[in-house]
Amino acid sequence: MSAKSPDNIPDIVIGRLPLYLRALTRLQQEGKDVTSSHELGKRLDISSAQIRKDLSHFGGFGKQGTGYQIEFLIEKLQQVLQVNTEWSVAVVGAGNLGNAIAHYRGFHYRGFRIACVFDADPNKIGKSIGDFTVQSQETMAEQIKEQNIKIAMLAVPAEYAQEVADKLIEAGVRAILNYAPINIIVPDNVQIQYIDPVTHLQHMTYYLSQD
Amino acid sequence: MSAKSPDNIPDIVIGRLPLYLRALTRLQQEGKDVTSSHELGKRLDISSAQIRKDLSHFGGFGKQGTGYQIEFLIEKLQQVLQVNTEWSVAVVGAGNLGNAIAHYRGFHYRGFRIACVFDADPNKIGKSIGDFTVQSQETMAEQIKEQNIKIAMLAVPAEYAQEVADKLIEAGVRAILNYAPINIIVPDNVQIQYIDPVTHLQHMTYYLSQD
DNA sequence: AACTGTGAAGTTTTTCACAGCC
DNA sequence: GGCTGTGAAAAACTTCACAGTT
Repeated sequence: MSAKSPDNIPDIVIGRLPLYLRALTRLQQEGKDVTSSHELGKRLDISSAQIRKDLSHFGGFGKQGTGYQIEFLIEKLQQVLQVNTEWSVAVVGAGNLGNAIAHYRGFHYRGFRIACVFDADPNKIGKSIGDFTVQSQETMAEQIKEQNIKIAMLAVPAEYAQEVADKLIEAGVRAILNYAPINIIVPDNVQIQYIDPVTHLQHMTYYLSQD
Repeated sequence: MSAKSPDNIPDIVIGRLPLYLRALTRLQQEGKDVTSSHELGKRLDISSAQIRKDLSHFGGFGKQGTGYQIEFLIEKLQQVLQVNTEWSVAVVGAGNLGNAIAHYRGFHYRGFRIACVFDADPNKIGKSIGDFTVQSQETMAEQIKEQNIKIAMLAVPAEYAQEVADKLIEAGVRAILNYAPINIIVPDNVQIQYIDPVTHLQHMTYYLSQD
């Protein structure tokens, strides 16, 4: 699915780094300075060996006998993931979901900043959503090029997701987080990830015993 | 040989079934009656061999030379995932996110029904969100027991996620979809899944070239 | 004593390739 | 021709276990 990393680091490893980063930030907020693969693993329900192995792909970040300096490791992971600077993100779709995304305060300290919100519905254009004014999808390509936006969050109805994605990619977007419950097809040089709560719920119901 | 015992089927296989189900439903909406592992795989960017292997865990659902009857396969997957009947789901947290979840129309046809919405904030209790009236977290345990709710979606601030999860589990919830960007610890007999858009974004930025 | 980093071993997951069927 | 289902092979991933460092 995802393109191979330049250094042949498995994609599955890359996928865990954000979890490590999240847990480390939490540990830091709790006032800790140092942690270990064991402590992190316990929090994340991941084996300590796995964490050490994953981190070792990027260099020796820890100290034998001591563990990992949390601040240092956070910095390193941010560098690896390229979230040490802030990415501008476009939100497409100003319904209930787009609204929730645009209001969410959790992007900033993790490397992202909502830059603009678009919708196709003339009734929504010009309305305010949080700090943003909803803009027409007709000005979308222009805006994305001008602001050099590489990332978009897609919160439009499933039937429009593919065509809107095509437009975004044409305008220069290289990573799409798709909230519509539909698979979309993108070129190899474009990243795509999905968020669909129902797939998670259905995964869990497999293991539930009916009453 | 009919369906095998569910116990030794890899979790990673179970995780793909909802994706197959979603794509099949889409194909059906497009008017198709029959599909093949190849067609499905193309849509999902999964190899056809993988799809055949996954489905074969549950019995022979296809016909050689022909492919899979879409309607039949949907029915079978719904049975396997136990989403052929409707599960009641509690939403906890009535902020922007809880609001978007409560308004979302996409649960019904996929096996779920929002049954109630809770919040701890006295200012929100009694307010309407879509078809629901926000209820106090003090009546939550009671409601969950009464309505025999087994699934909850957690959309509260990270610092409350663990304690609210504990309460839910105590009241009988056995599956939690956690939207708070924090790992929570649950007993072995409770399912937990996470939705955190930032982890997906950070995963993708690894592969982006900075300009 | 506590911990990392890492080859080697072990396990899981994916792909291959083809018999059998439509 | 096209397709599934499946053992066998290959690849990917995780865990083990311990040398080496603080």
